[in-house]
Formats: sequence, C-alpha cells, structure tokens
Amino acid sequence: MNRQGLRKASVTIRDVARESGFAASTVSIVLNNAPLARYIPPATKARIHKAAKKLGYHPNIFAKSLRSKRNHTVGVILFDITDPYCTLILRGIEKSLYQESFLSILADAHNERARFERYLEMMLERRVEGLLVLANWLYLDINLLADLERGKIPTVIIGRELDSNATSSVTVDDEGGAYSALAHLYSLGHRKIAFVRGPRALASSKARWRGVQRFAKDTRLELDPKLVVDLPDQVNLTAGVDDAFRITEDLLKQKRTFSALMAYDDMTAFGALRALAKAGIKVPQECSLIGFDDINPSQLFVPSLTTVRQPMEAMGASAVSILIEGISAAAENRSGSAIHRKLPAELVIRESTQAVP
Amino acid sequence: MNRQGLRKASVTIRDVARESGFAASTVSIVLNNAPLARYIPPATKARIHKAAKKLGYHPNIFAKSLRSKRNHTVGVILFDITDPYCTLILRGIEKSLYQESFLSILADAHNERARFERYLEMMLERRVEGLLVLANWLYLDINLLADLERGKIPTVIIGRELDSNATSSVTVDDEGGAYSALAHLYSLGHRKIAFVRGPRALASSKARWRGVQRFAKDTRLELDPKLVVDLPDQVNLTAGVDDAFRITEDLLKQKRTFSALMAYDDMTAFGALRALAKAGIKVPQECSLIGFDDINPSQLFVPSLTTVRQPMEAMGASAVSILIEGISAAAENRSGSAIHRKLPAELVIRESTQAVP
DNA sequence: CAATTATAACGAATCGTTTCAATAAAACAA
DNA sequence: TTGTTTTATTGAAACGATTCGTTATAATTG
Repeated sequence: MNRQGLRKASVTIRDVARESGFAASTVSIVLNNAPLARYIPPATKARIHKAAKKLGYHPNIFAKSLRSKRNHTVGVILFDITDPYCTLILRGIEKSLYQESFLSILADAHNERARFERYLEMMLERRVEGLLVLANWLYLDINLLADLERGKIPTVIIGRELDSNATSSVTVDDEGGAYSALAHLYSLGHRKIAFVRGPRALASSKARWRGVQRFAKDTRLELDPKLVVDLPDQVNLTAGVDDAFRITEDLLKQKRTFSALMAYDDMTAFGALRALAKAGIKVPQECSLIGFDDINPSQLFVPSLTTVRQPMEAMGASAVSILIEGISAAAENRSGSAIHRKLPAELVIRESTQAVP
Repeated sequence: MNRQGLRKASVTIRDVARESGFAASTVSIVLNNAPLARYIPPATKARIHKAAKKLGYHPNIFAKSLRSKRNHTVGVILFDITDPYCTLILRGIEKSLYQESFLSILADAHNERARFERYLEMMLERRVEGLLVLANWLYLDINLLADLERGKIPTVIIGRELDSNATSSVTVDDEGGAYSALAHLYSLGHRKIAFVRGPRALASSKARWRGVQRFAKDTRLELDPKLVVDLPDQVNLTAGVDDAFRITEDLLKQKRTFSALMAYDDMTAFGALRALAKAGIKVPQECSLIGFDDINPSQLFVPSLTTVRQPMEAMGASAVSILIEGISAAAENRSGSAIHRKLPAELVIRESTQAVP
C-alpha cells in the first residue's frame, strides 16, 4: 500500500515535475525564468506552467530561502508605535517596501533597552536582510551603536545620526527648521519669545536650539534666558505632554510676558497650549504658538498648529532606498559605504500663529 | 586543496559537532533540549554548549522552518496605519506577541482592495502561521471574507464581525458604548442633542445608532430627526474630519438649537469641535461634545474630549490569544472553532461635556 | 550468569528548492 | 565524414537542521 491515502500537506515541485512529465530541475528553471530557460522551447514551458497551475503549486518559501539565503524581509524597530511621528514614517517605509516586494517585520521597543536588544536578536536570528531603526524619542545611544554594528547587516537609522558614521542615517535638518520657525515668529513681529526646549539628552534638542541661536545672532534678536526652559528627560510620550504643560505653567507664573512660544515639538506644543488655555490666554490672539514635526493631530487641533514639518514619508522612503541599495550591494558582495541624508524641513503656517497686534 | 581557505558564511550544526566531538544529531538534541536529551549526561551537554558558544553558533532558521514547517510569525494587515485607532491596537498585539516569542509582519492596505489582496497573497506565500486583520474604517466586505477563508490559516478580525462567523473576531460593544454615551449627556441634563452618525456602510455606525435609539426609547427621550446627520462614505481619514466639519456647519446653519453633540467617533468630534469653535460656540460651556474610541489625541485636545473608550490594547491582546490558540490547535491537528469576543466600552469623562446650565 | 532494560550516541533520511555538471540529440561547419 | 556548437533535459549534490531507527555499551534484574 502506498501513501496515496495520506493527504499531502502541499504540492511540491516534484509533483509538478511528475504531472508535466519533466524533471524537477526543468520545472524550477522554467518557473523561475532562470538563465537556462532560454534553451527551453515554448511548448515545454507551456506544459510546465499548465501543470503548476493545475496543481496549484506554490513554491515553499522555506526551502527557497534555505538555498538562496534570502527572504525579502527587513526588520523595522521603533521605540514607541504610539508616537504619531512614527506612524507617518512607517507609512513612507511601507510604500517603498511594497514596491520592492519586501515585507517588514515590525518591532516596538517601548523605549526599553532590554526589549530593543531582544528584538534585535530575534531579527538577526531570522536573518532579515536589512534593518531600519526609527530612533524617535530615544535615549539609548552609545552601546546601541555597537549592537547594531554587531549584526553586520545593512542598517539605516531614521531620525538620528550615530556618532560613528558607519551606519547610514536619514535625518531632518533640525537646525534649519528651527531657524525658519523663529524667522516666522520674528517676521510676525514677535520679539519676546518663550522657548520650551527638548530634553537635553536628545540630539535634536541641541540642533534645534542651534537653529534658534543662529537666527538670533543673524538678526540680533535678544533671547531672554528666563524665557527658556528645558523639558526633562522623559521616556513616556504622553507624560512628555504633561511635562510641557507644567513647564509652561511655571513660565506663566513668573509673570514675564511673551507674545509667542516656540515648542520643541508638536507634542510639547499641545501641552503648552493647554497651559495657555488654562491661564485664559488665547492662542493665537494673545500668544502665538509654534511646534515642530507636523504630526497628524496638529492640523486637527483648534487652533490648528503652525509648525515645522518633517517630511516623514519622504524620510521613510529615503531610508528604504538606502537600505535596498545596501541589501543588493551585500547580495552581490559589493560593499556599499554608509550614506547620510539630511532632508529639509518645511514651515507650515496654520492658525496658531499671527502677527503681534 | 580543500575549502579551508573559503570563508564560511556561517557556522552550522556540523561545525559544532566537529568542535565538540559529537555527532550533529546529538548536538541538535542537546541544543533543543529534545526529549531524548534526558539520556545525555551533563558533561556532554556542557561540552556541546561550550562548543556552540565558542563558535557563535546560531541555528539557521530557514532550515529549521523547512523541517518544522513553522516560523513563529503572524501577519497583521490593517487598512490605515495613520489611524491612531490602529496604533493602540497594534500596541496591544505587539505586547502579547512578544510574550509568545512571535514576530509580526505588518502590512498596510491603504484601504485599497488590490493592495489588501496582494498583501494577503504575500503573507500566505510566506506561510505566516496566523493572520490578524484590523478592520478599521473599512468598506471592503463581502469578498474579503472569501479571500480570508481561502487561506485556511487561523485568522482573527479585529473591529468587525464577518457575516459568516467562520472567522474569529474581536469587537467592541458599540451599542452599549453609545448607550452609555447618551446616558451621560442625558444625566447632565441635555435633551436637545445633535448626532453626527458614521458612514452608512460601516457596521459600527448602525450598532452605535441602535444604542442611541435604545436609550431614547428607555427614557422616552425624543430624537429630533433634523438634528441627525450622516457622515458620507469616505475612505480617507482626514477627509473624514473635514466632512464632519462641514456637516456640523450645516447643522449649525439651520439654526436648530442643541446643547450637546454626539459624534460618531473622536475624529468626527474633532471636526465638529472645529465647526463649533468657528461659529463661536464654546465647548463645553455652550455645547457639550462627546466622541467615541478614545484615540490618543483625544486627551490632548483643549478641551480634552469626553468619549467612549474602546479597550484597544485589550482588544489586540484578546485577538492574539485567540490566534495563538488557533495556531497551536492547527499545529496539533486539532480543529478549533471560531471564537467571537465582544469587549465592553467604557465611558471616559473629560472636559468636553458639562451640565446644561 | 544470562536476559533485559536504561543510557548514550550516531547515521542516514528528510524537508523542497536550486544549480552545477553531465548527457544526448540536433544543427552546423570544415 | 568527422568534429564542434547549440539546444534540451536531467540526475545528483547541495542548503542546514531534525528525527527515526539502530547500535553499542552500561546497569539492572531474576
């Protein structure tokens, strides 16, 4: 008694071979349109295709990967999927990956080092072909770098540049963005401007502040140190908003007047807006408010938020293009060198800023 | 000349075998702690482990999968990653998956049928062990069902129940949620209440409206049909907000007074809020506003939004538990039947509602 | 002491593809 | 006619891990 009775789990290339009357190798060549396929006469090809279709043949991807050592998958590690900033970048990544017929494994590190490392481990174990790291709101740094380079697979970091520039990166021009944000407020006549800077630990905080300082210098605008406060280091996103709220309240309590407030980012601006509203200060009539990022909710707020847009979809797309290049380089044993791309930010004027009366 | 000169791509189990002086099969048994390992003396185990560590051995997952037919991966298909509603569910999914050491492949269908089908295809091709479908803001229906069942792999749909209940689902109690939302407004003294209902095509629109009607019946509250408007069918998320804005404006134009507005969901509420603000109507002083979902931005708005919370993290977690159960059932050739879970919604009272003066 | 059972380790087959080298027939050239 | 290419097809050898069945000792039992 043979195994006919047993239900075959799935149809293999040998089944197609038997059905079509050719060898498995021939079937493989035809179905993959391998170089050798140029010798195969159309009639043969047709028969093989027909057999494959008839049996509903789908190549086993595990076996395929085992031979080719490829799986057309990249890993995406981010640090808080709850952050709308991530979301838009993900959209950009997804669009590009889709076109390349790559699929992505998503991991959310919850801003926890251990989780990050575990995920990194899992991804390497699964031999993803490349790695995208979305370094939003991220405090891990020094060793992160080492970890990433350990993998020896093409990697692109979005939103942050590593100290060693062995790993490719895509960032936004924070400095330029902050510069134009302040320029916007200035052009509206604001001179007394409060600043809620980002947490010290974040690279982008420094960069944005540099932009502010550069503008101030260029126009001889005086920055009142009493009107400059720092957000505390804070891993939690919504807690960050609360911090911003509190800090702005403190700012208001000290009775120094200002006609505009520039926030580290949109989230911060939301917190500030709440504090201003609570103090009965109308935005933008009595105080202009500007953020940074242009995350999704910003346009929905009342008043909608004037902000500096990070081209997040473009950043995602850009990262993918670098990564894919790195992957094909690796596949062909070429060695591509790290690429660092810095995209311009764009001022988006909405309702939360207006000319000083 | 042998192949010593060639750089080995990676260290295999045979290398460990050679290094430790045992056979590959023994190594496999030890490293996986297979049943047979109970016969292997500690000394041997130690030597094998040492050898493995020394060589930095990592089992090749492709080969592993080829044999075991498993890959510890589930597919997650959603319809708009930009939607904050998705984001929180994803968080729930991720947490649970992490504990099970599963990884997820993420696909965003952009509300496009073709894209959905392509992704479904890709996932089946990759033999994900299960499928999670996040049916937010979704208009595809009839055939979607057929597509999903074609795959014959464990599947859970979140946010919607399929007509055939062959596929498991996790939904929220829309009707009960809407009921309690209206009850809340009623208890604050509101009697003239406007409703912006969801798009006709969405199942949740109907369910929520049923909740409203039921409450009205229970308390003999009269619903003024002139104060009830429908959101048009709309695939795009932010366009939905604009629709809500326009619709609310129309509502206001007809000069019917109402002291509260109940929106289909939070996004809709945001649109309504903007229209109210533009008309100079203060929320909540002159008009209370309530949403549904409790997406992330809702607590950040000024005023923060009273709403009905969907327990999104719990929904994600619940879906994963059903899925994992289905996967192990499949692995052991048991046949689990579809499970349908409906989670309660919870009223979250914030600033946007207050008692009628 | 012989018979049985635990213990310890291994060899070979298997999973499903792809690819290399080989073969054979046909087509062409000298 | 013989020799060389071109065209068509194939068997067998990987890829790297797991598992089943086997063998060879050591320990235990009657």
